[in-house]
Amino acid sequence: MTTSPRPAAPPLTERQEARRRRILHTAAQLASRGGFEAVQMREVAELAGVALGTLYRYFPSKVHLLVATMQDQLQIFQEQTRKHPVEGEDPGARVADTLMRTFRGLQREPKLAEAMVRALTFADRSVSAEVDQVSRITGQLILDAMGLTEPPTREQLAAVRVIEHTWHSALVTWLSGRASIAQVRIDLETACKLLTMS
Amino acid sequence: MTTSPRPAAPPLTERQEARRRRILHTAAQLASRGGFEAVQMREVAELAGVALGTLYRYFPSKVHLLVATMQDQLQIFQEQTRKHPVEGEDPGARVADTLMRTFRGLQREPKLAEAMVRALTFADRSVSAEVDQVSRITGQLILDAMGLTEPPTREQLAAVRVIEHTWHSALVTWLSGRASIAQVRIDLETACKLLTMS
DNA sequence: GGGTAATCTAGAACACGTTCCAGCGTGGCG
DNA sequence: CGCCACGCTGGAACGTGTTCTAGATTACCC
Repeated sequence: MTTSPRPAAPPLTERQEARRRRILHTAAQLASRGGFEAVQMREVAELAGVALGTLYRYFPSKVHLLVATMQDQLQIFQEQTRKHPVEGEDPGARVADTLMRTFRGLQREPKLAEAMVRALTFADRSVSAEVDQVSRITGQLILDAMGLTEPPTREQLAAVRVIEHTWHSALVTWLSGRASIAQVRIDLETACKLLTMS
Repeated sequence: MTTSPRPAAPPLTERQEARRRRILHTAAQLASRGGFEAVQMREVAELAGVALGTLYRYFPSKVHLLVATMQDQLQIFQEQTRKHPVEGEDPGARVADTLMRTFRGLQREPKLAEAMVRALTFADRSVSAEVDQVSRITGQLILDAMGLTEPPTREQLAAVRVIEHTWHSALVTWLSGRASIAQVRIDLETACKLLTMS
């Protein structure tokens, strides 16, 4: 385990960091315009000004690239939410509101959201570490919104998991046009009831 | 709306019905052996004894094909469950047990499950009708397990939705190796608490 | 049974994700 | 300064999902 498949990210030079950002930015831009299928590896490479091989050195697949994009976006949401937490008495309501706010953030760029979420759910085991990272950020977002003063109980953690499942699946359902935003809100609120009951 | 994109399925001849079954059977067989990526359209066509163009006439994409396979499998589970419903007093526990039984059914062919679920979550809007059908069967499975004597209340329906989200997302999480079966059970049981609380 | 429209077949062709390779540039070390 | 290791480049090449076409077969109606 000391030599894991992800060998503790050798530190990137400045130029490399810049390349990585350029690639991520390009991917997000293409995704915003045309969704998952519009993110074409050749085009990402060209617009980001790197060779195709280099793109694949940084992100070993299209799915890796888009999951990394999701990480990026989620982290931005998380920072914003930490700066401006939602108000309210009830923890369940705060969680639901926080997730709905994030949801509306994704809604602003629906094609981008589609691309990222498709990648996330299509990811196979080779991407599980990155997907897990996304899951961890989401869970933290929820825990932050709960505003706990002491470590969460076992029941609370269980509820958080179900809320996360609901969030994720509701997102997919909305993106495929099978549920309205109102319905997503209801689903999230329903799941959040688990918090006030445990 | 009278001439919808799916024009009320023109009745298939016997030969056509047989072809369809051969295709579905072949797809399931290949998926069982090697999962999503092992279901290759050329190979499905060849093994099922139809031309590639014909395969695409029956199922307009690989995702359509695998979602149809999922419909097939789910219906089989549903019939089995109706013949042998789970025992128990508590509706929530019955639902959780029923879903876990279905889960174990999928576990018996993990590669097949992977293929079907990947297709399901990767599906875009062009497959939403078929995905919706899968969702309807799953919801019915849950409602059956609840063993209602009168129509479900609004709260119960909301709970069913969250349970369905949880089921679906937990399945994805398990398939990508990020959650154990025990964890899936806990998540389902947590979600099912919503039933006994509404 | 004949005619016709729909369906099926074989196979080429195309698109895009992914892999691979040969050569160039660059940064660090003797 | 020369050299080496490594990353980057441009581009070819491959695999698989998907589309298309020309001709054979089938189903159905008179």
